[in-house]
Amino acid sequence: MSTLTPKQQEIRDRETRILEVARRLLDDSGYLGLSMDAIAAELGYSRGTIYNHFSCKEEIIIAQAIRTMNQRTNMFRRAASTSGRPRQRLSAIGVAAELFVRLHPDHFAVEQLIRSASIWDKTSEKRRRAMHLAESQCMAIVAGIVRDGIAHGDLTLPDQFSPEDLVFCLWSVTFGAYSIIATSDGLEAHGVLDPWYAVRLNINRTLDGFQWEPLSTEFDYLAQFEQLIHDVFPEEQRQLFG
Amino acid sequence: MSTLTPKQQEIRDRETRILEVARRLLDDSGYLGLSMDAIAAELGYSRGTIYNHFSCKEEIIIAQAIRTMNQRTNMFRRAASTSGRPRQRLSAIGVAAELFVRLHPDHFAVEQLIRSASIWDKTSEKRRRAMHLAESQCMAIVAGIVRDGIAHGDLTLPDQFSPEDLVFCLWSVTFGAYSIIATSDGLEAHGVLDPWYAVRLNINRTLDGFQWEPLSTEFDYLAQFEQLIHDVFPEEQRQLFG
Amino acid sequence: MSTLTPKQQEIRDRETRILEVARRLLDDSGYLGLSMDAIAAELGYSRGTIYNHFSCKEEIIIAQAIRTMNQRTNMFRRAASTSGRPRQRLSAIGVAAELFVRLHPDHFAVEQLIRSASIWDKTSEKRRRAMHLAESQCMAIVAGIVRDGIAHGDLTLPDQFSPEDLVFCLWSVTFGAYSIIATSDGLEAHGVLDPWYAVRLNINRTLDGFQWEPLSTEFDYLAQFEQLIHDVFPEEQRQLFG
Amino acid sequence: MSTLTPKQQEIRDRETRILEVARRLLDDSGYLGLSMDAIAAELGYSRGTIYNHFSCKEEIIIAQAIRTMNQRTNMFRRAASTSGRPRQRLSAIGVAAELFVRLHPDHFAVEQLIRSASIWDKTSEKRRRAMHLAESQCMAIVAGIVRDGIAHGDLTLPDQFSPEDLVFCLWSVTFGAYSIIATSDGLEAHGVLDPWYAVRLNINRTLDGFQWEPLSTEFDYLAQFEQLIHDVFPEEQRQLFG
DNA sequence: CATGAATGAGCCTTCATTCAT
DNA sequence: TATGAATGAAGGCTCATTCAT
Repeated sequence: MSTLTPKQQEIRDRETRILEVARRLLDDSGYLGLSMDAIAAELGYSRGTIYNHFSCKEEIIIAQAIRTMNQRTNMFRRAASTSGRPRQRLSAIGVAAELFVRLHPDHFAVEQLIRSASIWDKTSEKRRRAMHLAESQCMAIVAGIVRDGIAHGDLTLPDQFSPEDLVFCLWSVTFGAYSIIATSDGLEAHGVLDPWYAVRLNINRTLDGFQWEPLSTEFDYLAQFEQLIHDVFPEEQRQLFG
Repeated sequence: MSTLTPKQQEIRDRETRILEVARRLLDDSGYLGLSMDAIAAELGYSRGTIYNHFSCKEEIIIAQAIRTMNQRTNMFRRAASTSGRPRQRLSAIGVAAELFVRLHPDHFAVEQLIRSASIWDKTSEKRRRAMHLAESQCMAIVAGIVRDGIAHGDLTLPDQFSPEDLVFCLWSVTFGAYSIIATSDGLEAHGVLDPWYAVRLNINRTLDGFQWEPLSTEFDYLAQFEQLIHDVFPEEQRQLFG
Repeated sequence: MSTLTPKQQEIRDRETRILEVARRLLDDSGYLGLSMDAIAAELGYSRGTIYNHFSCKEEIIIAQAIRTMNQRTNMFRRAASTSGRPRQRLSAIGVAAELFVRLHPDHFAVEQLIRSASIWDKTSEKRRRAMHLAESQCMAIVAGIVRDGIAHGDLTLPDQFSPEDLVFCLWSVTFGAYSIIATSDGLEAHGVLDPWYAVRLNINRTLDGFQWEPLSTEFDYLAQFEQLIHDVFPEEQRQLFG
Repeated sequence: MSTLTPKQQEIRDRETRILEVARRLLDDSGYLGLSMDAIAAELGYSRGTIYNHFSCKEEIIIAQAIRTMNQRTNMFRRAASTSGRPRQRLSAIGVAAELFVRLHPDHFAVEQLIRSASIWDKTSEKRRRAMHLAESQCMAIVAGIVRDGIAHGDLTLPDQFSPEDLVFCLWSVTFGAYSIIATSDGLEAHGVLDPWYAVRLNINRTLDGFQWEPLSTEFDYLAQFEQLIHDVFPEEQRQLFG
């Protein structure tokens, strides 16, 4: 049932290629560097052909964002399926999150852009739902691990504080850190030694603050961090660090 | 001596008004909604008049960002000058940070924008220095409180972790949280109960994780939070919550 | 093999039409009267269409100048291929030169314009080479005739004076005369009877001064002049004198 | 009667200064570099003040052109008042002409510009007459020398060829040569050895062609040329050759 | 379907000129 | 008279989108 005619396959392939080029252009030269012309030229297609796949520029941008979000979900899924106690698996998610923001520096700038009325309004309802779904899946994975931690008796959350609240906070610090790194040239000049290391350490102390066991005094999460990059995300590591 | 002629005063006033309008346009419709035409029309002035104040569009954007950053610094300064033990004063900074990001939802989108080469390059060196300074001042205030905590014996930082590293992490979570809130409509639908509350609680647990005394089990920072909004930032509270 | 599709032909045609309109606008109202808007409006095309042919205003101006220079070269070539002794063929070139400057009154104003840095710098290297080539070809034709004269024993040049030096002088007087005619309305009021006739006579006396045989006392170059206009440049004559 | 109040003197001085600045701007950066703003800034006056002297930009340009033309007339007058036989005095005029075009490379580009409808039409009748007069005076001086030559029996002009016709031709070659030099970078590349020398030699041969005595075989005009630069136009020589 | 020429709204910027102070 | 802020027409150019071939 899911077999595609060669023609349909070709169309789907091209769509993928369009989104990949769109992402590269966004990463390289920001939103202003993304033009239909540039996409078409890069792919060797004509402007009109692009419009046969996407009805307007905004649709491309959003489809690309969704694609990127799904990649993030995949990374999170891989991290979640590692073995170990829940907090150790959460740490693996931290690895995934860090790698993701480093691989897609402008992803959130694009997400912010998308929400601005002028773009969001041009989008189809279908696309908007797809985006919401992509977000949910990702959060559900992490929240599942938090719930595992509670179920194992490793963690007790405060009142008025859901597993999703914790996920949100962890995600916030990771994303926020990257955004600041991306926008403030010369964090070192401000006295920050190694922002990436700082965030990792900070997250561990946070989880310690929540009394999630094993505490960082009992298990060396930072050492595990390096190991996971290597073991679970070899491809991403290669892309980032050569 | 520093008295201005009425004319000069009017000019200075207009400069402020231009930046305010620029901010509103940026907030409303993003970078693409900010055009010299729109600013002029909004203010009832002609295009040329705007150019008598700012030599190009980019200068306006950056001047506006600096203005906003200085407002942040002022809020931080007010927070830092409250009484209490260092961690309590840091908590006041947290109040300032939260209020700031809520008051200026698009500020960081603008900051990200500014760093893109195409804009940054059109700016005068003077403006660039002003921006760097604005950032430094803000961070210095917070780092000062961290150092106070260390000096009081309330806090000991891990090796390889500077006061600025801590400031950076706290700032990351605050900024990141807001960015996510701004881009994900319907966090509640994802299961996040109250993101703002979650961040506050999260920060407290983080500082507990660093063993910064008094711990949140010894002092009710969340109650203090509400109090500070009311006492130190009445004006901002009014703007935000009516 | 070199056949063009109708579409391509149309495009090429339009390119020609753009340059023609550009020339008319330059003639009518000078450089300041030449605007992309005006060209588009005149042709009934949109701004964007013009930019599909020429990447900027300057390219149009230069392309137009090259086109005109090539017309000059063609006229010179036709003149050079007349029969007769070298000085008689040079006289034919004089005819061509006079007709050319009368047909293209503002050509040199445009050339002067082009050299001003602000325009020259925006041009592609390719275009610049094309222009240099167009100049060279023209001068080479005339210098060839001078060399023929020397080879025939009709002419001996002074020391330190190349065939090109002579070409340069002849060209100077022709071009200079036209420029003055164009800028001084009412030369007659100053006592100049017929500037065109004066230049022709002057050139003949100059060549007499160089002892280029047959001298103007031996051959009636001025009578030949009228004849050549009629015989070699009937089309140009029609354009100029109806 | 011609005494001016100090106030009037000041006004006249300023007008002169405005025209001088206008000329420098024209020479330096062409017509497009001449803006009311630039003039005002250069002089330290305000825009409005400039308008108290000249009703529009075009009036400045034309007034400047007239001023330059009068300088030419002065140079010609000095040349004409040297001693010697008429052709020798004409040679002195040639010196003046060459020095003038070298001192004011863009003068004729400006003159051509002025004639274009868009500028000429904005000019007062008075100004137009002043311009015509300036031209006449200059030509009259040279024509006077030609008439002297005829009166001395040194020269006989052909039929249908007035003294003014000769003046016109001589002026044409001088001006034309300079224009070409100014517009064709790399005349040497085209094979022209020394355009200035070529023109001088060319003019002598032309006058020989007219049998104006003493012929260049009888008197070394080129040697006299160098002498005259030094003796009659020391100031101009200094400006040009340092 | 693919193409790419054509469109035209819209942007940033310049600058001659005016006029209130 | 001098000033210089304000004006607004005009220009060059970009780019998403359409549509005839």
